[in-house]
Amino acid sequence: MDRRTEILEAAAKSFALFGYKATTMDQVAKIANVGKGTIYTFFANKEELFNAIVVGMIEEMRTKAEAAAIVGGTFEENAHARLMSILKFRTTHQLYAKLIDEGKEIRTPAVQEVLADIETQIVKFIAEKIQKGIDRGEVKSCNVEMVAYLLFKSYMALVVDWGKTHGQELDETEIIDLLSNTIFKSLII
Amino acid sequence: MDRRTEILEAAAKSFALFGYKATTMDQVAKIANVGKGTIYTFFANKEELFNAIVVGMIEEMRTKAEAAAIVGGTFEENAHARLMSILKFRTTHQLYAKLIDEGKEIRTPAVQEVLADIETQIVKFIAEKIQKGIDRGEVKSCNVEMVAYLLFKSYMALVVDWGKTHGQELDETEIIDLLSNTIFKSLII
DNA sequence: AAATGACTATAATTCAATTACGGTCATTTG
DNA sequence: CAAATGACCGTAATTGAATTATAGTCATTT
Repeated sequence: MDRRTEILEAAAKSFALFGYKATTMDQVAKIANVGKGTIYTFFANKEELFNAIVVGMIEEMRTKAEAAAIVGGTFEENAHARLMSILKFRTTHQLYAKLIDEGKEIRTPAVQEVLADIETQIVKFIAEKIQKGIDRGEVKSCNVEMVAYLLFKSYMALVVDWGKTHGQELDETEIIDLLSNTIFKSLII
Repeated sequence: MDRRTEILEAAAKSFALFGYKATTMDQVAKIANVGKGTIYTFFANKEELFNAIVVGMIEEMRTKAEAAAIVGGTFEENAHARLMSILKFRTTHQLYAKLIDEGKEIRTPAVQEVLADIETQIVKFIAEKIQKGIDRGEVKSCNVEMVAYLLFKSYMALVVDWGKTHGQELDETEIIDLLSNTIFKSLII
C-alpha cells in the first residue's frame, strides 16, 4: 500500500474514533507509520486531509443509497428505500455518527461546514432522482429543488427528530403510511 | 400595580434584553424596585419566574395565531395563516428570539427545555386545528399527531431553514404554492 | 405579616503558567 | 537527489488557583 493510502486509512480510523478536533496530526502519523512531515507532502493541512476522507464517505453513502433501490420499483418505493438508506447511514457509519455529534456538541467549524455540505449533496441527489421521475412520466412537474428539500426534511423530522421529543421512535411502516398518503400521493402521477 | 406584576414585568424586560443566563435576580429586583427577597415570596426560584413569563408569552403567541385566521377561510388558508403567524412570532417577539439564540449558542438547559416545551405546544395546537378540520368534514381522517408534526416541520424547513443554506429566503408565495400542491392537496377533502 | 438586603455557599470567570498542536524546514535516508 | 523525517516554532488550548458573581436564605426591619 502506498503512503498516501496508508495516511488516508490511518486518518479515517482516527477521525471515526475520536472526531476531527481530537485527532492530532502526530497521532495520524504514528498510526500510519509515517513521519508527520510526510502527511504534508500529500495534504496541504488537517482540513484537506479531513475533506479527502469525507469525500470517500459521501461516495460510499451514495453507492449504498443507489443500491437500496429495487429494479422495477415505483418512484415512491425507491425514493423511500434510498432515503431510509441515507438516514440509516447517519447512525451506522461510525465517522458520520461521530461528526454529527461533534457538530452539535463541540461545534467544530470544519465539521459543521462538512455536515452542511453533505446535506446539500443529499438534497441534490434527491433532486436528481425526482427529475428522473419527471422525465420518466412517473412524477408530476414541480419545483424539484424545493420538493427535494421538503422530502429530505420530512424524513429527517419523522425518522430522526420525532424520537427525541416523543420518547420512542416511529415505526417505518407508520412513516411510509403517512408520507405515502401526503407528499407522495400528490407527487406521483 | 401589585408587587408580583412589577416583578413579572421587570423580569420579562430583563429576560428579553439579556436572556435567561445573563439576567440576575439582583437586577430583576432593582428594575422592579423591590428587595431581592420579595421575589422569592412569589416565585420559588429563577427558573419558576422564567417559566411564569414564558407561559405568558405562549398565551400571546396562541392569541396572535388564533387572530391570524380569517372567518370563512378554508382549512388550508387558516392553517397557513396561523403557522406563518407562529413562525413570524419567533423573530418578532424579542424574548422568543433571544431564547432561540441562547438555546443554540449558550445552550442553557432551562432555555432548551422551555423551547422544546413551546414546540410541543405548537404541535399540539396544530393537531387541535386538524382535528377540528376533520370533525367539520374539511380534512381527511389521518394520524393527527403525525400530520401536525409533519406540517410544523415542513413550515420550519421552508420558512426558517431554507434561507440559511440557500443564501436567500423563500418567498411566501413559493412556500404556499409548494405546500398547497403537496401536503395540503392530499390532506383536504 | 410582609419586605428587605447583608450574608453564605457555590458556581462562574480571570489570568498567568503550562501544555498541546498544526505546520515548517534543515537534515537524513534510501 | 528526491522523498521522508521529526525536532522545532509560534500560536492556540488547557489548567488551576485566585477572584468575582450569583442564586437563594434568613435574621432584622418596616
